[in-house]
Amino acid sequence: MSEFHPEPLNGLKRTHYCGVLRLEDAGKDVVLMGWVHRRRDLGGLIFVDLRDRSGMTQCVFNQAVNAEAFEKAGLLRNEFVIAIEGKVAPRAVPSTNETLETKDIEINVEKLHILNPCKPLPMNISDDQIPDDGLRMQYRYLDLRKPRMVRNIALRHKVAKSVRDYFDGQGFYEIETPILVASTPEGARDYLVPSRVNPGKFYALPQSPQLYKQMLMVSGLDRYFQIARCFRDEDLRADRQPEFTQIDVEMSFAERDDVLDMIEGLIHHVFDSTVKAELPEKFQRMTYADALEKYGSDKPDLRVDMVIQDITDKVGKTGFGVLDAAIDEGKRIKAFVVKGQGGATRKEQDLFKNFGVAAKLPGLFFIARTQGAVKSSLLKYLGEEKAMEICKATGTEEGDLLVVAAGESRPVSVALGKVRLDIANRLNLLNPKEFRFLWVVDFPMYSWNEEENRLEAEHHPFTSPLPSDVDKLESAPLEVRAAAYDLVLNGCELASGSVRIHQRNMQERILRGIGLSMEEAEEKFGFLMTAFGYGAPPHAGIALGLDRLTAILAGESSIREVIAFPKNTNGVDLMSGAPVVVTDEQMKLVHLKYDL
RNA sequence: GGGGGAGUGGCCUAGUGGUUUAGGGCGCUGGCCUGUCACGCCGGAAGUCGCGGGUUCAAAUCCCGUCUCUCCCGCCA
Repeated sequence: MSEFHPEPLNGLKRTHYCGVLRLEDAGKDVVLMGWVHRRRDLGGLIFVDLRDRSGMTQCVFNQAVNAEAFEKAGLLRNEFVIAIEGKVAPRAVPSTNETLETKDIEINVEKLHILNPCKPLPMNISDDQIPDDGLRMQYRYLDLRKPRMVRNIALRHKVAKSVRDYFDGQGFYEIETPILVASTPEGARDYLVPSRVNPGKFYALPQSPQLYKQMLMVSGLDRYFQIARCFRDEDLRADRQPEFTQIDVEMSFAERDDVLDMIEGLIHHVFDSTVKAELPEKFQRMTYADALEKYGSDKPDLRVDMVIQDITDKVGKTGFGVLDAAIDEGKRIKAFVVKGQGGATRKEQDLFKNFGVAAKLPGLFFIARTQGAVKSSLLKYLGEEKAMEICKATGTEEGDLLVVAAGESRPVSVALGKVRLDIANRLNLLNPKEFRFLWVVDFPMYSWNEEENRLEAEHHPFTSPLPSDVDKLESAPLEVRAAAYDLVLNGCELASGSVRIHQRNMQERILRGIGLSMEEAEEKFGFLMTAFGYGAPPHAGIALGLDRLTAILAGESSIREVIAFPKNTNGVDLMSGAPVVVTDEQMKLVHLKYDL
């Protein structure tokens, strides 16, 4: 590499990005700067695909036309950083690369500047190979050069920009909240930050700006949003990072539907400025209870129909032990229709059965409607007539397959919900280009925590119960519904929010409900309740996962593909090595000792 | 904390009925080539198969352990 004497820019100015030149630019003198994506050396003629974040342009070095530039071009290798001066020309020979946006032109290079050479790379940039994730993370700056990653990062920018534009237009203020906050007892594990000037005391990194944004409502700032980094010290997944980004929103003098309307507008705005998919004006709404009953999930994927139906009464007594037991013991028999699978082979049915086994169903049965006939292992118990009645009642038409299972009502729905998705996946029914939004509303207020033997807030303890259920808060807390709502997209939880509590006595009741003593409630959330005493407006809000939203828009299955510098499954940044051991001196400064 | 998958020159991989000079592509390198666009052609260097141990006449291949990456369950108000 020592034979190269990289040239300084020396006042040279770029005139265009590489991906923007078109036929109408022919004849222009241009200066392009970027990376050598590929070079094709034909002997007396060298082609270089010059790449920057915008795309690529073919640069031509012709020995007969410009010997000096040609000689220099012979030195070029992958990922050299160069600047070229030249003239845009229509392609002398039509490009065979139809996907290249600049395919109609090329640059006849008059002068080549080698700004920086490049050593042989630890991964290839210019092909479709996907290296091991560890290697991609270690050399993330190289990974990010790939057109796919540039696209994803640019898309993320567009989404964020469109979010800001939208909320600005709706009168929201973007307000930053602290990163160094107080640790809270509820929820995920906090990342802790020791304080040098407060020996023995710690900040926590926020799991969400929840309390601060509520305080902003008490302040009268009325409408707040923030693209906020949040931190949770929990185990990772493909769609979970220790730090992630939320679009955090709060509105004063607002009820549930005000928030839903506002977010529907946001989603339309974001989609219009990115993927241009057609979305319904209003998103479908479904109660939590319905979602679980009909889809076996609180985040149903509505890209496939296959609604779970209760057929207990239609089946009745059959003499078949498994099904009769369901009726005798007050359990339920449920089923859903798979269109066009009446002719599924035995092998295929066995595969579906395995989905049932994986979902821990004791048994999964099929009723298949073929031409004029009904086929089922249940036929000897049901009889053909009743089987046909069940088919008609469930909408199982000729050529369809009815999938049947029995058990406790909620668990059998949940299990069938899993089978439903497995079958849909197996049959390739989930179109990644289709966007099915759904609001799930009326979540339960509490759920029972077996380990700690107490109630815990299903959403969070600042969520308001539905006014109609308030009188059951103490007598039947598990029946109380909350004014909480989720936005679900294709079976993925995209946003979660609620109408908040804004009155001190209600906040006390809920905190007591989750097992906090008055002292603990006062210690942890006293400032909140104090604030509620000084004229807190009714308010409601929501938070959307920016990483997930962007990943879905980009068609990526992992949020790591839309985060510039993500961490691996152990929470390690393989590029910088974080987290790292610190010196004893640093430990002493923050008054800490190891106990490993 | 638990379960599954993977680890072969710098990169992507073939090869696990046990014995191969461990094969190919990209990249690197020497040479030829004036219209390529995943350019082509001829030649070359580079791997002992994540690491450690075991079984065997013989291990990339089988067994045990371990490390790393990854997916899932738990967990994620």
